[in-house]
Amino acid sequence: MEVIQEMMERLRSIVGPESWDYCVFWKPCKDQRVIEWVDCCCSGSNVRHMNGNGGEHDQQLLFQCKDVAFHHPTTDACHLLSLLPPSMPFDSGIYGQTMISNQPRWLNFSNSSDSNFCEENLGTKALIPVSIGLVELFVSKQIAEDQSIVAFVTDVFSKSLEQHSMLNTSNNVASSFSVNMDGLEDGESKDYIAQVLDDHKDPCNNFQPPISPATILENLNLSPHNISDNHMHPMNFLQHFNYGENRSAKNMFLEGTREPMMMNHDDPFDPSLEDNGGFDHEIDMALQGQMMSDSNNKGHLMDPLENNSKKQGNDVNRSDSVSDCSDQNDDDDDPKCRRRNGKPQSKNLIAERRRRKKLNDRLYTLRSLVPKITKLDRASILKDAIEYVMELKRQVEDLQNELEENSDDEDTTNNESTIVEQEVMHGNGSKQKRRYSQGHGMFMNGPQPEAYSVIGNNEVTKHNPDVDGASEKGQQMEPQVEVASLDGNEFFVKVFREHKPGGFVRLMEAFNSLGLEVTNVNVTSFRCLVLNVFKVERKDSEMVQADHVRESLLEITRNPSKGWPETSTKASENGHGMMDHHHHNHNHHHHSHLHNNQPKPQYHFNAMYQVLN
Amino acid sequence: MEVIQEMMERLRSIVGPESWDYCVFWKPCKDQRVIEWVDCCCSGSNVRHMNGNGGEHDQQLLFQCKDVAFHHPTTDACHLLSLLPPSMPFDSGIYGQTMISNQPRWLNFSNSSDSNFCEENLGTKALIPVSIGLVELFVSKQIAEDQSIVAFVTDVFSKSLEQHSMLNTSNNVASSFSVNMDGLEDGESKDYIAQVLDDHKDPCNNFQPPISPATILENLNLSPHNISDNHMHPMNFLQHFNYGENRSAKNMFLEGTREPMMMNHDDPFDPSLEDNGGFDHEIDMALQGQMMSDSNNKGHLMDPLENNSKKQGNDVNRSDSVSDCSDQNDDDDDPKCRRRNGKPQSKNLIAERRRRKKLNDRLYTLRSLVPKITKLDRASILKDAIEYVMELKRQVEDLQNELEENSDDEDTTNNESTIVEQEVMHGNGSKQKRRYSQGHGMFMNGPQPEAYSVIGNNEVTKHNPDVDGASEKGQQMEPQVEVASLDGNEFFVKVFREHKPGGFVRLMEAFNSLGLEVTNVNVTSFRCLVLNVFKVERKDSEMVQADHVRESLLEITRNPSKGWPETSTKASENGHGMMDHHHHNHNHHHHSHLHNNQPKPQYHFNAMYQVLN
DNA sequence: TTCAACACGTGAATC
DNA sequence: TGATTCACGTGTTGA
Repeated sequence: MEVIQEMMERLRSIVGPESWDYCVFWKPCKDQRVIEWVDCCCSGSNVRHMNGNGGEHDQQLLFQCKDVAFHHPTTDACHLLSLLPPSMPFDSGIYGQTMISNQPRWLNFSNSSDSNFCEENLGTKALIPVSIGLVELFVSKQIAEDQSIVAFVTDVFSKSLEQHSMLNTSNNVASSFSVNMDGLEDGESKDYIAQVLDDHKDPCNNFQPPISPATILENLNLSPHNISDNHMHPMNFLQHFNYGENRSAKNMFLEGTREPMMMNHDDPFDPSLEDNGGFDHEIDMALQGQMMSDSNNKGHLMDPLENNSKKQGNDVNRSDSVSDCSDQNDDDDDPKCRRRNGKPQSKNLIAERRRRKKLNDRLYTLRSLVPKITKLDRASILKDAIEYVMELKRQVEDLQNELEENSDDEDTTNNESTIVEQEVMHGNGSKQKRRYSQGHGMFMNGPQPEAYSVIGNNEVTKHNPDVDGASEKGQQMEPQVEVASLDGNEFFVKVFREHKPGGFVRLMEAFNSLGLEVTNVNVTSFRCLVLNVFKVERKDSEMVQADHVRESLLEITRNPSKGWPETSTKASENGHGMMDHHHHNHNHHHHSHLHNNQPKPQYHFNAMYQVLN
Repeated sequence: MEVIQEMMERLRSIVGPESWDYCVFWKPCKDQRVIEWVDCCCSGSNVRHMNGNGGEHDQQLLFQCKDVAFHHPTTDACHLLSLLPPSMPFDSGIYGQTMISNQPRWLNFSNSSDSNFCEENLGTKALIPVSIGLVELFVSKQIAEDQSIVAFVTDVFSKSLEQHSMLNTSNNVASSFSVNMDGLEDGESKDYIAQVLDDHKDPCNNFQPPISPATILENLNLSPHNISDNHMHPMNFLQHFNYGENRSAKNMFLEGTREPMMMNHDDPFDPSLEDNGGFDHEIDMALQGQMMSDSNNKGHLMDPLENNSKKQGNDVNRSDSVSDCSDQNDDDDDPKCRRRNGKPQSKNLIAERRRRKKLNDRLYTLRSLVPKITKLDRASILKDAIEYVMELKRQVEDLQNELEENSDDEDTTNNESTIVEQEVMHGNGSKQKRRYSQGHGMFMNGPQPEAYSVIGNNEVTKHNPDVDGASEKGQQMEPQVEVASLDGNEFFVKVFREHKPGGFVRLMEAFNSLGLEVTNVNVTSFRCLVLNVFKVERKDSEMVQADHVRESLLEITRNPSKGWPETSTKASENGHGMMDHHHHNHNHHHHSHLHNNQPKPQYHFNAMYQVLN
């Protein structure tokens, strides 16, 4: 982990009193479920917009800043830092999303729009996915998007990673490449870190000086603490560069920012955008022309720089026009220079570059999705992906089986059968059966050991009806149901009944099936007698007769084996069907009765049901 | 499907009285779950080793052979054919495995070793994966591995597919490339069909005559009904070829057999085997020398054959040594001919070919795993794979959540809180957490994905309490609890709270742990706010202070991660004890605090709880 | 030195 | 016809 610390030390240059408040490096956990706080650096500066309760300074002596590597006075930044959790779920939240999308996020938390963020976070937060995790930057003021920061951060990580050759030693860390989904549709490439790491090895990038781009950035006064209050255009930095004189810096910059943050292609850099992958394509074109003139001037510099350039090539794709003429020593018949005859070959060349890039990006994206990565070469990426897909398929199947069993058990004990089985046609066409059992829970009580059997073909009957012994007392009362119509839409329903398992749930379902929403329920019990008072409301425009409601509920309470009257077949058939298709293939054997239309099957029911949790 | 029939007609040449008994083409179903019987051809011959019950001939008039295209007397082969199921599961069995592995299998069923196969299958079965399915050959005698059969079958299919250009018209069929898992570990390439199909397009394969290799095979008396009783060495066919005169046949053969069946590298063809992918490498090498001499003789033939060779190139990889000198018109500085200077370049070339092949194979294998294939190009393969992986991940997560929810709901009803969380280490090392809630937790309900962690050693705590979004509405209300003491034994308790999953249950538990019996409960909800009015009664003689009750409930509602203050052990024990006899068998990780003894722990609690069923 | 892996440019094919 | 895709051979790394 010392490489992380080193990176953090490098990143320390961008935290400070006039810069970012803190910088945190998060790492996805091995199981991909949480991301963990790994390291941080703290500015040690006072935070301006701290609208807290004013007691922070009291705690200066109480807690130690998480940034232990750098001794500094405890400030609000330290406090904010301490508020960050040690880990957070990967699947939810902006952190995980950022890591998944592999797109840097620039979050401006103002008072207006950050309802879901606590006001302590007022300010600007930059989440920058890097190859092995996520870098979080925060400053308590509003800062406009600054892609040079992104470039810097990503570059620091890629450089450090390269120098430590972590890619070859630690698969676990290297495997957590971030994900690029947005780049799938368009031909854009996002995983520039991998690209950078790849391109480092390119030998043709002859004009890269051996100093690190970060150094260049700082030398060029592009240090990230240039973040100021003026909202810089993201491409502003580009104008700082002299293309003809410092190609490496330019290439570095382009490499770092070529992946547009938030995909803002509307920069004035080049108006001739293509629909697809146009951004780097245009840069390609721009550089192409640039290189062509440069090659005339600097082609002779190739040889002396050739040795040094090996580790510094930041973006060979952008600069290989240079290498075009750089390795032209042999003859001019070389097809690379044939572009002088025209552009057909050159077009093809560029298109091929684009294609390769796209393929690489997707390959890396794919790799980023696979948790276990054995090796980093292409073949292994594919192999791991294949295995992972198989594994995932297996898991899905297992889980479906398990779920089915679970539901079956539930049905058996539940004697209550509102189960919605629905086909979900997912985006990729894989049919997926999900079963939402919605009568569950809460309402089924425990020990009813599989006392059900199928009689006839759709009748589920209970064999030992006395579960709690209440009905043995000879009560055997006739249920009483009263329905009072308050107005056209509301009813008071009183049900006085003998307690039977599942009776309450059946009542709820009956209401549901009658198009009635339960807004209030009162449950009173004495011995085995139960009084339920419901206040129900008609959900929709269908007319519901009060006596119809009463009849239905009476039938329900009288006859525990049935569902509500007119839909009893559904219920019992359900019970039967569940046991029937226990281990069948998922995608087949869909029971048609499960697709019967039942008005809004679960929403209102669940509303009340959830309240009872 | 007429292309299938055509292929089957071609394959008919290898079934017959002295050859294979039958040939069946299986096709994977679209959902990748089963493989289906598609077509067959039957030898119509009597099977020799039929050790059946002797009644087969009685059925000659009863059933029609599945091979309806060819009128023939019903024989044992027809009978065997009829015994094949119309479909079989893809995931299990040798058929699916073969299709997955994309390795031809040669199964010799003798009396000794085929315990898992019925004795009717005594004989030899060859399973040959082809691009769009699997070809099964069977003969009721022991036949040694014959790779020419494999070559023939695969070639028939690739040829027919190519001629019908199925790859471009029917994505579904073409997408069902078989899977090569075994080839993942070694650097070998198995999906030679794709390779063949690819190589067909290669223009450099100049020496391929326009006749199909199958024709060549037959002309050379290499028809697969050469299978005889003598155990031929798989390489015997090779000796029939005259390398210098009929390269195409040789190449075809090598193409078909280059992927070693069963990876038997121990043939005497070339002892200099490499560890990995050495087989085709060695063939490469062998052909290399062959081609080099040939190129001197036949280099001039290149031009006239160039047009015809495009569709006939069976293995350009093997013959491109020819093409090396075939396109040497321009200059001898061409690096392909630089191998005359030595073999470093040639080695690289071959290795590169191998690498490409491996990559392609895996790419196709990956594609074969993805159900929805948009396009057939590489980028789309990757894109589809990426989307599919994401989809699968999502599915797995959903299913797990659902399962958890299911269990939790069950728990809610069951009032027992033994949660078993176990790490399942799957095959590929991806850790998968599954939670088997078996007694079920009362205390955790609703969708709370992975929000639990063990504190201390037996306390289950919830980390992110607001999951269902109820608390995101900005309500964040402080719960209000009022306790009114009616007389010495009865209380009215009003709890106005924000709905949180499990809140109601916790309240019930709190009452229980306080020694209070709930005799009446009213639940009213509006939006995410819940009003509970309880009428509770003191169960026993212990004195309960009203403010104590209030404090406890406040704490409960305020802090959903906690149990009730001082009596958490009691209540949770209740939950456990109630279901104790129910699912006794699978409670492993009972938390120790659940086993405390408490006098009459649950009866009153259960009364109210059961009423809600 | 060898070898595997890779990016690259190129010709060809396909649409 | 122009765009796109592909296989191929090559040079160049690092191991």
